[in-house]
Amino acid sequence: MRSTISMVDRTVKNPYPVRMARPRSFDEKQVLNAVREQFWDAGYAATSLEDLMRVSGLGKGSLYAAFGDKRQLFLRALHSYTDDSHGHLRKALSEAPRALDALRMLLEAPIDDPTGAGTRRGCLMANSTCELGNADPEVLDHAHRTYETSTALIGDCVARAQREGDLPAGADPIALARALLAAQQGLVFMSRTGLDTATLTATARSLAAQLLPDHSGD
Amino acid sequence: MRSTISMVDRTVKNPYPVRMARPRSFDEKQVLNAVREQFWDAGYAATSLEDLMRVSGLGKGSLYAAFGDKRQLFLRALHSYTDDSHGHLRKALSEAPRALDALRMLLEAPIDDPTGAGTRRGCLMANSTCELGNADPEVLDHAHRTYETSTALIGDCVARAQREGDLPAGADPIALARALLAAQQGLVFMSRTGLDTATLTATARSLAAQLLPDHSGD
DNA sequence: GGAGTTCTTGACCGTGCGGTCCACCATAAG
DNA sequence: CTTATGGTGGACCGCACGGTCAAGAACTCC
Repeated sequence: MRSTISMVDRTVKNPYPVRMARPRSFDEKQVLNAVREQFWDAGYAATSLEDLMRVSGLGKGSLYAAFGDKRQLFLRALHSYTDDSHGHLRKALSEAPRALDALRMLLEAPIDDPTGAGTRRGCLMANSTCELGNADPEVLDHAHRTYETSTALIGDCVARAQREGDLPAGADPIALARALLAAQQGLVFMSRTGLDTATLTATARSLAAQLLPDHSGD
Repeated sequence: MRSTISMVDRTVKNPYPVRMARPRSFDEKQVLNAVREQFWDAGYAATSLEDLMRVSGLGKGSLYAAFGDKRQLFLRALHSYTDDSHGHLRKALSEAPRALDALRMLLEAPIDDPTGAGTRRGCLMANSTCELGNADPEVLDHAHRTYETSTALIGDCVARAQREGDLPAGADPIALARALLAAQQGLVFMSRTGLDTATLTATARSLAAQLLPDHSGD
């Protein structure tokens, strides 16, 4: 029942790839990216395992062995999405020469066409919340924490803009951050309905102008 | 092959309920309401025919005979939703003593708990767009037209507020309407993530204050 | 090379789905 | 009452889905 001869100490000497054997023929990150795109395009329910196999190039067995069932795979993809989003957000907010510019970009950037498809398919996190929020508490909870993190990041940037004299110093940074986030989500959503880019851009500028009034002259 | 004796002229004399026979045992409107609630709670894909039978109290045959397949039933429910929404919007915007109050309510009202559940389940039109927008052009198109109508209604109200001296006269009513609609959608969406009501209300007030500055003193 | 282990492939399974159909019912007209 | 007609309910169907499994391939270590 206990140690059947060998297969024992190996975990001690080389715990991670216990014995190695056949290596994986795929890159987990790439698979996760492909799967994420698929979920993003079609949503959770409308994505079948066959779709996931197609876009990942893996068989069912490999997918299940590596990620568990469909839901877990989806959650992994969702987490990778929010992680990346926060990475980009952090970068954009910190690298901008002036914090105010970064905040304005927050509203206008989603309109631009980075990959050609633009924001026509919206935000994966938002889509997932809409589709699964009522049914899957874990998705809802993740959404909640994600938006809290975003709020904090934006709040920091607002505070910086205040220190740089570009925004009124009196306002609560977090409150403004929430307003900006709501405005951005609203814009991304309206883009989903097929509103033309010009109108969308104009609306973004209008919101930016009213939520982020130029204060540099003070 | 042609006229088998009777069954002929009846359509001429009484074309609508041709022969009447057994009348329907359900009210189409009530069924549509029940079905709409179900789709609203669970989304399109996550709602099974069994769910629809349960909430409507009808058998499959009756549902299919009356509404066609699941998708058509959904579209009917969606249209009834947007029709009602526009009705409420029209009423709220026209009945308010001052247009500015109505516009503020636009942002703050969704937070209040009208039915107890509040906006935790969001807006059916928005949810549907997120879930089906990429796959069903008809849903997308309906979303587009719906938001255009909403924009027009809100734009009218903005114009009225301008005439009443509560908003700066120079601004484009439609542009402000779009900004307000985006802000509202963003708020409703953030409410879906489980943000507490107090924070939500504060954000709504903050947005209202910045997008609808008090101009009555001018 | 042999042994051991993991990864891969794809056939297979049970289930629950959307959708169809038909026997039965309730009603209106004659 | 009889007859025609549309409504009703549920049995039934085929299918595609998510998920399992076993046999073989690929690799490391000895």
